Amino acid sequence: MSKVIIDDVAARAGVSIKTVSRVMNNEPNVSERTRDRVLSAARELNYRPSLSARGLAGSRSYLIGLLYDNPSPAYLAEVQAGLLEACEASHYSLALHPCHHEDPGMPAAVSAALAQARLDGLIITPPVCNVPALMAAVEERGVPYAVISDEAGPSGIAVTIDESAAMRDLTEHVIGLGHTRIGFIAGHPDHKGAARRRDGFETAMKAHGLAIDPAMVVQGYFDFESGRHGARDLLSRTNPPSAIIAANDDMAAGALQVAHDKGLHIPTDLVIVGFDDSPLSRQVWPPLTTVRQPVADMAREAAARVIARLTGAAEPDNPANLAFPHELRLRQSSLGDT
Amino acid sequence: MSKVIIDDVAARAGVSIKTVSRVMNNEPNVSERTRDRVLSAARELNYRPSLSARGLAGSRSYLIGLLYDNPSPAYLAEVQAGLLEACEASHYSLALHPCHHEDPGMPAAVSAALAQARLDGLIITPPVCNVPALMAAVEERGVPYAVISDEAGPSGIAVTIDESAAMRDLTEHVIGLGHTRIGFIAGHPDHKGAARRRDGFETAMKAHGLAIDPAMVVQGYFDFESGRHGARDLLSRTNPPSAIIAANDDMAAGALQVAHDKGLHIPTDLVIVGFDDSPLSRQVWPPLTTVRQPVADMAREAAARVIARLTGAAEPDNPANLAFPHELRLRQSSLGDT
DNA sequence: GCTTCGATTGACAGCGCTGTCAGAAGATGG
DNA sequence: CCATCTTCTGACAGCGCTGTCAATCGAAGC
Repeated sequence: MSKVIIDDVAARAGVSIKTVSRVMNNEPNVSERTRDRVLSAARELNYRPSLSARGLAGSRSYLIGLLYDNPSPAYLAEVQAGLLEACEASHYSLALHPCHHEDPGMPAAVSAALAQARLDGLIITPPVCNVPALMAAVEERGVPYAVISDEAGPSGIAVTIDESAAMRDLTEHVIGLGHTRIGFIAGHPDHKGAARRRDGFETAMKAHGLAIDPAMVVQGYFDFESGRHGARDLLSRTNPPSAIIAANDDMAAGALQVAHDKGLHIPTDLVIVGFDDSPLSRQVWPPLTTVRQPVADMAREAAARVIARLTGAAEPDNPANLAFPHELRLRQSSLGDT
Repeated sequence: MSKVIIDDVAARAGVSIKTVSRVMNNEPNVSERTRDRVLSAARELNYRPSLSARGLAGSRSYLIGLLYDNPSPAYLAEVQAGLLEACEASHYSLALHPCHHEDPGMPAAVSAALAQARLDGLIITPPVCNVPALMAAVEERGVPYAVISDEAGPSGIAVTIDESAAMRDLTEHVIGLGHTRIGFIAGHPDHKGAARRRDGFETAMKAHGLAIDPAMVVQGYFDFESGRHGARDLLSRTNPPSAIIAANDDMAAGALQVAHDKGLHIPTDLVIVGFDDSPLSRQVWPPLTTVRQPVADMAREAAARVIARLTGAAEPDNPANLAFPHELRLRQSSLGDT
């Protein structure tokens, strides 16, 4: 039981190893009876094909790479969970490739790693997928890939939510509460999603006839600390906002902390809302109104699509760009106790 | 540049492929001159040995597996970061293996996966490393492994902090603040660490002549929601505590939320402290006093030790069980504004 | 009944690398 | 200078699997 190889299965099923191989790879032209015999032999022996041998002999490595640059742990965990689900379903494995998106040598390094590990596919999260040089390198290598973003290269798959629309909805919720002076803490300038969210905010403001005061928009970097800075800036203005929209939950939590320090009561003195529906948004006090994006689902779908492309499965009708629904999560940071 | 194999390097360096192999594996008995020639040839060609071929030909797969059961995202991310550092330094890769520690079939499944992927080593986090059947299976397979816990099997490596001492320190800090009626929200009963922390709490209480009122100790499960439940229970007692110690930060954050809902001011009405120094502990309000354990360092060391064992490097003198230092992080949830 | 063709199966040659072992090249000593 | 080690290097045989291609089988067609 410790080291079952294909020959054992072949012997037990009374067929050649090639036939076992066919069955294990779901190849056509195997009679139903043979297939069953092989499958039960494999099951009884608890046989699992060796990934190394498969990788070496075939062209495939059965490895999907995840390219990321220290996003928030919660986001990373959710992405991984989604990817792993899809991978396990198809007997693929996931290889982690953290990297630094600002490092100019990164695309080359990734390219080399791709060659070494013979990764079959790649999943790329923001902000890495917003680095043109990297995307060019990936395209050039011809590896099937998906980005968790709204724009892939010509051969890529993109899964995303409509971040602009989501932020528009969120902003309209705040506007609907009666606020007119609304502060905005923008996301990391290297993330395309951050720009989309900002667009959504501005669109909603304009649609409701509200001017966008430049003093009410501050630069953030998607991390907690930048949320604190942003909120301190906004609240120290001569005419501070009555509501703050942060481009993600971490920054909103930072804003919340600053507000508490200043003795402001949320949401009566100040409304604060975030974006992402991260665990943090539920764990701070008061819980943050935010927008949920189904990250795990998106990741699962991204991996599934890439794997489908790999296995030559028929491409679904849907376009390569597919959008997932977002959902407003109204909580006490905008609504008060209920 | 896309597919450099060992023969190319051998040709360029004017040696046999075996010699290239020796150099790539840092084997002894290669002259300095030859080694240099091979190394520069490899560098110029941007050669990376194929993992599949290495895995197939040699006994090694250059893969370290991480066995975990949905711990908090922050913990997972930190562990992964530490492991990846060690792996990259030695050209190993990390394979993720989430599992369910209560699933009776899990040990067998892991054993099978071990055989399939030919994992060279294993890193196991709590609570998976507290499942005897699993640990028995791992021991039986003879794979070098490390647990991030204080107790490994005969052949394993254990890296940990002294959780009991850490909780003792934390408890003494709270006692030192003048509290005598202290509530405790215990951790998940399947985690050995949870028991250690509880021991530490009780030891400190006894050492200071404080009785442990059973009504002041509630069961938690290390998650936010159980922290809420626990705190609600504790605070609804006829004689509620003036301080709550949670066995981790997530639960402390839950307790904090309940306290806020009840209108209690932290820390004047109630002191709340956590454990782990997770990002969350800094992001709630007020920030939580907690205990830092250097998870990333521990993980890195765990992986480094396992890899050292794999490469036959001399075992360091230190025992297989090695303890890292912990550190009290005093913040406003116990100290108030300063 | 015998040919024909598609469906099914197997023999065989690697994939790129490492382990083994024998051979070549230096180093050492008398 | 030659014998004796030691150090270094290379030839060769797989590792477990898949791709190719040829062989076999069975059913349909004449």
